[in-house]
Amino acid sequence: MSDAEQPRLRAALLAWFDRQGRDLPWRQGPEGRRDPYRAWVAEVLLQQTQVARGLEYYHRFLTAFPSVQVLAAAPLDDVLKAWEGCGYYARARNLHRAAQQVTREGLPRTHAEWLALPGVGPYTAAALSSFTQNAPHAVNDGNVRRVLARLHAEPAPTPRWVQQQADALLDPARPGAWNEAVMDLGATVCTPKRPQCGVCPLSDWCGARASGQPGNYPAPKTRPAVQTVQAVAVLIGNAQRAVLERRDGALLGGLLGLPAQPFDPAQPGAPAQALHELCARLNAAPGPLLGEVTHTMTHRQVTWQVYAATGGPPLTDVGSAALSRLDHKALALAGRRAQSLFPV
DNA sequence: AAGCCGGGGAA
DNA sequence: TTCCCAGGCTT
Repeated sequence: MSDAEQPRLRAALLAWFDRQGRDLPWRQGPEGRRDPYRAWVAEVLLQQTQVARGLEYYHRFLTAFPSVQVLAAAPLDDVLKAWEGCGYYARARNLHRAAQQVTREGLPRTHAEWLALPGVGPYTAAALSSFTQNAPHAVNDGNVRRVLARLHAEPAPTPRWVQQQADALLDPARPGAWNEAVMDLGATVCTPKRPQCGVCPLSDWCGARASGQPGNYPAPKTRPAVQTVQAVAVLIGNAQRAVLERRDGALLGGLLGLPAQPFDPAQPGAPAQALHELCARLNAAPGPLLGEVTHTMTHRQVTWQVYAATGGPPLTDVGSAALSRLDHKALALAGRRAQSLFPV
């Protein structure tokens, strides 16, 4: 759009936002002066997580950790338990570590100070500095990317392009409200499929709408194929108390889970050998096959053959441990009759 | 720049 | 099924 149109476009979106914007619990308080801790928790929870789901965890998390001091003093296991089921658990680990940093150095006062915290990247730093201090930093998230790609009929927006467009369009008079307005528009009107152009305050300026195929912008991202992974896991104990191990590394790192050992499905006898190696490591005795569980994540599909076993390390209370969905599925096999290898 | 990291909702 | 979600970190 022309520069002369920019004030009208901004006014149209902000008027829509003031009337139709979402009423969300982390938006309490004066515009641009939100409570930093609550806004921070919300932004981290909402990274790659839909608002409807973030709401549930926001209440759960703030009940458990009402202040940054309480969060910093809590054991990491308690933080992960509150995060259980929400995914991307590095967010919880980073938030906990950042809370301890904040109790020493104080809450961030600038965009750069937010950016210095672990788990706070370009999006979150722009969001928090604009929401808590009305700092003129434009957010760049999935909603912003889609809204701007459509406004300019750009089928393949690069991150750099999106940021430049967002910076140029940001309303310097109300940075926090502007950022929320663009995201609300993307989440409720300018949706990925079947955008509701009939009620969009920006439709007069929208190149994608003018094209007649607004849903074509931006083009879908190409995603890597889902990798399949197979492993044997052992269930020692029952659904209430079982042998659990701490997972390390990137995948589900920090969570507890059943001892497991991957194997190559192309190799004959690999499952039996994996079970043998796993039990030898645990000093446990293998029992019957309890069943098979499959769990699909964004980038991989994991299948476990779950065996009962006896012996091994001490049992852990399952209820107070943070586990992945996969481990909960495997634990649900406890108490069931061993599955026959030769079903009738 | 490209991979990796969870789990679930919408169409 | 496919695509996406108030992204960040690592390589």
